[in-house]
Amino acid sequence: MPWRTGPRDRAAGVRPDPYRVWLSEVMLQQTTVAAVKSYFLAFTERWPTVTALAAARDEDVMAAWAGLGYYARARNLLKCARVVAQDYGGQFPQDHATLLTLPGVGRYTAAAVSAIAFDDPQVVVDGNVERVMARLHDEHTPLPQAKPVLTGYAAALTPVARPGDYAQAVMDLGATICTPKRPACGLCPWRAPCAAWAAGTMAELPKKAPKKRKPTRHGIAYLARRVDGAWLLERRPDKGLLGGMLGWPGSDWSDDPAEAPPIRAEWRELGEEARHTFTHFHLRLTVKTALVPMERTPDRGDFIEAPDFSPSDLPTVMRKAFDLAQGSWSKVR
DNA sequence: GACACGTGGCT
DNA sequence: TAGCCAAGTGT
Repeated sequence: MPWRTGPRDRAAGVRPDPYRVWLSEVMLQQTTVAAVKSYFLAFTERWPTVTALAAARDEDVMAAWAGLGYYARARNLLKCARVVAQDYGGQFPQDHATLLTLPGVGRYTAAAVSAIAFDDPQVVVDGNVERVMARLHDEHTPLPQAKPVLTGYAAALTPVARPGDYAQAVMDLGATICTPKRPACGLCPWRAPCAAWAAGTMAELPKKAPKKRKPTRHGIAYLARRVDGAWLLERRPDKGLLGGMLGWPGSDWSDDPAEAPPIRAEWRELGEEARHTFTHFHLRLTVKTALVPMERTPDRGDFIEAPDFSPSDLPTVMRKAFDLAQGSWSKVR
């Protein structure tokens, strides 16, 4: 993984760069390694230091984060970079309690940065560690109730020597061997002391509270293209779903959304809805398209010149609407 | 403690 | 296809 340093680096006395550790940990929050890799490389290439990131324009960072999800992370990432640049002289604070005060840095990330970047033996507990501890101790109390107990188990194992390597090793164990389904116990270095292995309960741990089912909401997205090729887009407010991201103007998302065209035009409805699932609801998005003349002024949103817009700047749900419209327009042609 | 907050891959 | 799941944080 591009954010890891190797044994040769450390033998030469090289410590991991706190900026890269922090950036990777924020990207990895609730997100898979496979999804993070290309984003991490793009960010570090474009903004090699926290000072460089702090100087970036908001819209550039949001566009670079587009597709990775949980966009509050990107807003907090920028806030945090600016705090580090302005209040800490561009150097990440090494103190765990101070790290915890930074925007977007919670218990997990503060502990991970402390251990990995600063060799400070803080207790790193993520979903992997919870699963490994639940199995190691055959803990049947469901999450999130079991969290304090599992954290206690993790604390008892955290070593003073090489806490960063230890934390990453346990997370790697959880990610590759002690997996949620069908754990590879035959390969596990901790099989002998594992209480769940002894009891045969490893596949059913950790227990979790049952999930609530997701309701389905509906919405309308309006994709207007000006005759010169410019696109009508809108910056979403910082708070709430997809906060700070670019999107197509649209209706609210509800049981029965009202029409909300952002500009006077002959709107054509596509035959297919864009479907997307968020954390807590399913969305079926009706897509309407229109071609509008040069002189007409939108009620909402702004026209962005074609060369200044890339669909990769959009959150995935908005890109799905775009993709559907592309298909329909090419069919007409 | 409960809930809001994305996305893509896997089963 | 639909549900589950991933290196969480903020409110």
